[in-house]
Amino acid sequence: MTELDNEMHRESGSKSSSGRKHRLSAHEVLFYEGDRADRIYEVLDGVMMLYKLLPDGRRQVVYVLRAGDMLGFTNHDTFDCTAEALTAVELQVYETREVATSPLLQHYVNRCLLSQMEHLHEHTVLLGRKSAMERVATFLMSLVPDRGGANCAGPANRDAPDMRSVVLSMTRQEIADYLGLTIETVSRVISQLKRKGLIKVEKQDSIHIQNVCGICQLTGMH
Amino acid sequence: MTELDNEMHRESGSKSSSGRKHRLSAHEVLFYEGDRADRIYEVLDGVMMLYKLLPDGRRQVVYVLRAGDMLGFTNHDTFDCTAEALTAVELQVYETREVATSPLLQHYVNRCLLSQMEHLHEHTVLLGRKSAMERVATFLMSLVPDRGGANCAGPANRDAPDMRSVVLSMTRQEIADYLGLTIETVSRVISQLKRKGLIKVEKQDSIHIQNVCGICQLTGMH
DNA sequence: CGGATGCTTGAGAATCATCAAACTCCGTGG
DNA sequence: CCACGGAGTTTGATGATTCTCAAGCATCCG
Repeated sequence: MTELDNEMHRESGSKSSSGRKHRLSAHEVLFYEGDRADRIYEVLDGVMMLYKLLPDGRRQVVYVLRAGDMLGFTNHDTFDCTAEALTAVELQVYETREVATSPLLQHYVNRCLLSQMEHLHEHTVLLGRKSAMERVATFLMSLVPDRGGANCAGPANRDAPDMRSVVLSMTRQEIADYLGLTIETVSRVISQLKRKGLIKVEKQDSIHIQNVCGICQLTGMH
Repeated sequence: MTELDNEMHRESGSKSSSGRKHRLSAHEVLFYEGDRADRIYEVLDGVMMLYKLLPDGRRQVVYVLRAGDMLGFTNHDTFDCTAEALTAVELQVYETREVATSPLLQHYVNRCLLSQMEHLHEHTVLLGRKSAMERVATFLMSLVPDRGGANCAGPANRDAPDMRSVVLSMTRQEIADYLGLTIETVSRVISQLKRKGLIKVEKQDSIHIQNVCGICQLTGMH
């Protein structure tokens, strides 16, 4: 069941979406920058990224999409970014005209747009003003639900250690291209955090944060 | 007449907007990050910026708004950025409920959102991957209409010099905070461009580009 | 078990930031 | 109209951070 279905039930009980689904395996491209845009998509499961390339090959990942996020909307008739799966992904497909005729769908798309805009503003601050350490710390905190934001829940209780395992779902290169750094810098910062005892690298793709508050203090937002 | 009025006439000929206007003088703040959000605004004349601050005072300008741009939409009930006038500004004010009940207004807001999103993607590439020179060149090109984009008009004709005067409407500090640089770096890059004979600084606020194509070549997009 | 991909570490270089000082522009008031 | 003052800008010297290049290492998967 899609997030939109959930919302439909909550808000009006109207019928479910048409049900066209699409699957991608890891690192498969959904669409390329410049492709004709005729559908929008909702991520049901898995992780995707939007990125842009400069002619000399430099890449910037502009957005990371998770379950509930939508992608594919555009002002023009072509996509302004390339969309690629980071993991295996399941998508809900919506036709453009389907969106135009459903006020409910339109409303949900709008909410997604506003939420993406807000996140892009935050990421702009990260890219424009934060140090490498602050960028990586912010990235790690973004993977811990209910922590680090405006309404941070704080440590669970004062005695229990403030730990949490997070799955990156991205290679070092993808993280670097997301944070505006090089792969070496990302690696060095992670090693620093290891040496400080703030994290443990469980697998390349999975990090155990030993002290969530400690990482949060490094984000530049406190 | 607002851009929205224009669109209304083009698309449906419906009645003009309610007509509540608001004026700001240069460097006046329209709203602060965290303020309760109950209206949205359209810039009719002048230039504004949205910015965010880190607790230690670092500032990042996340968007520059010009005539036709809208601001003030949010997912929550508070603004995620501060909005400040860069020049004297005239605004059209819309109540939130006004937007909710007007499909036409909603449609226009949506177009603005999508256009802002696209621009934020471009700016993300600038902040994440471009050199200081490329950032300043990109900034200058953004002030030259019909040039540098996907459908660049090219030099007017092959014999005439490819020149153009642009008004910055921003101090060096504001430009630096927009481009993720320091004021000194912005100044040094401008001096380099002067020495190369690509630009002349007419007033602090006004630059004569001697060779638009030459600047465009420095944006990293060619 | 072995190969390949991805990750880490080191040394050196480049870019940009910082600190400090001098200069220019611009509006004000004499 | 010109002198003055202050804000904003430019320039220089130095330093920190991050990038680049290169090599070695770990991890993952067949």
